[in-house]
Amino acid sequence: MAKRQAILAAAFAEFAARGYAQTGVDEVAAAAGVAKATVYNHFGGKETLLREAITASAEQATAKNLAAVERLVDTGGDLRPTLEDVGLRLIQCYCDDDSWALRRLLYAELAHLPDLLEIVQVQAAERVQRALADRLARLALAGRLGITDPDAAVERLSSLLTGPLEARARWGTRRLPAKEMREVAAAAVDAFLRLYAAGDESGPPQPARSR
Amino acid sequence: MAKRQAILAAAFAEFAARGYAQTGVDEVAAAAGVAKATVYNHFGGKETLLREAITASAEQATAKNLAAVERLVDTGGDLRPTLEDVGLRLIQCYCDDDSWALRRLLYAELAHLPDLLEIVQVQAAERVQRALADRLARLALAGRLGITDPDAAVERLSSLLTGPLEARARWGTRRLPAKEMREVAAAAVDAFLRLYAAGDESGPPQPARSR
DNA sequence: ATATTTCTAGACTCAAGAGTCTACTTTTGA
DNA sequence: TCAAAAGTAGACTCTTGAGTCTAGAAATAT
Repeated sequence: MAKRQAILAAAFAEFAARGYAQTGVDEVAAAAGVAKATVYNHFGGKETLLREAITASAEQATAKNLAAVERLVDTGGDLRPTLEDVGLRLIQCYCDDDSWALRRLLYAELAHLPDLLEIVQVQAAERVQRALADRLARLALAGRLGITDPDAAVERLSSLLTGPLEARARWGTRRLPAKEMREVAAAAVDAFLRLYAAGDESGPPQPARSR
Repeated sequence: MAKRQAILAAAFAEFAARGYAQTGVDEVAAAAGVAKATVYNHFGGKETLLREAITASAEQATAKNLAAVERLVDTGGDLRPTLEDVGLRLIQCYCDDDSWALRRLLYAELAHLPDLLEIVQVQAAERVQRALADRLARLALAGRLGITDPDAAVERLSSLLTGPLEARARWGTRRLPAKEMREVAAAAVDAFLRLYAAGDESGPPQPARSR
């Protein structure tokens, strides 16, 4: 039923805007254009509502991220523009309002809903990381990148892409201009390509040494 | 008065453990070994209590971070071990239980307390970034690093250091083993040194190009 | 059409928790 | 030593909001 979707969407929006504890079920129902009893019919309680709203939102976010990663294909030409395009798209996903809201809710409610971490960590974050690692591995195998450990490379690339965003976007309270996103993507890809240039056998970053 | 400190410490601990909305002033008072009225005498209300608890915690965290940055001095020998030491200390700060709790509370309550962002962003994060940029600038001037834009270099170094931590520490629900912290520090410093090797004039990462 | 399910509006119960007040005790300081 | 200030226990008020219930109005199926 469409009501269910409306309730989930409204719940996510309201919880994101004012916080879980500060939002009444009445308000969610009103925002969804639905009676309070209907919410209870569908979800049984406020906590389940939050759980399902977060799960649904995480799935949407994951889908967008995976779509971005999918564009990382070897066109035969220079890798840089392709990587910048994918990087920019991943940054856009990360900076999406819903995405910030999702992270806020997750951080906030991690204490009472530890099982949500499982869902988001394994079903969302790790899946995207794996997909990206797969793509990088293919490029490495084709001799386009000097990568020996794709997982380490993904960790580096992700860090360079998303690391600057928290401060620049002021933890989601400031909307990043498109130009700034492009700069961050370009800078990250530039660093990444320096680190993993094709045929760079000067010592592809293993965990340095164990000493 | 020592009571004030006890209340602040208890408030931070309780809020961090169960969340702001889920924690009663009664509980904070009990945890601090103090009567509820005393809490109201000192802070006037629950919201002020949260505000001051977060501010105090942020100050402590900042002090620790600055102490770590202070160790970044030119000993004349190889830079790598010094950077790894500082990097590891910064990672330890980031992974501190209080530090995770602080980020959780901030994320969670950003919506109602937007002024807190100012405090934490400007007084804490930016101060540490600036201090680190200063140190890197000195090393660059001494010819030990090939840095032209210290702010960009700090952004890179911070990203490489802390980027991997969210996933690895499962958003603060998993305690990172010391060995893993050392690995992350070593990997980050290794990448950083590749990007900013002394005398590397092959094109110190400007924002790539604007096109 | 008509029977069954779902939805609606809104009144209602009940528990939790913020903040106040009072009467009493301890600490502090001159 | 003794008065002012600060702290304590705990009862008390009052608001808010979760969850329930009822009677009636759509929607859906047979």
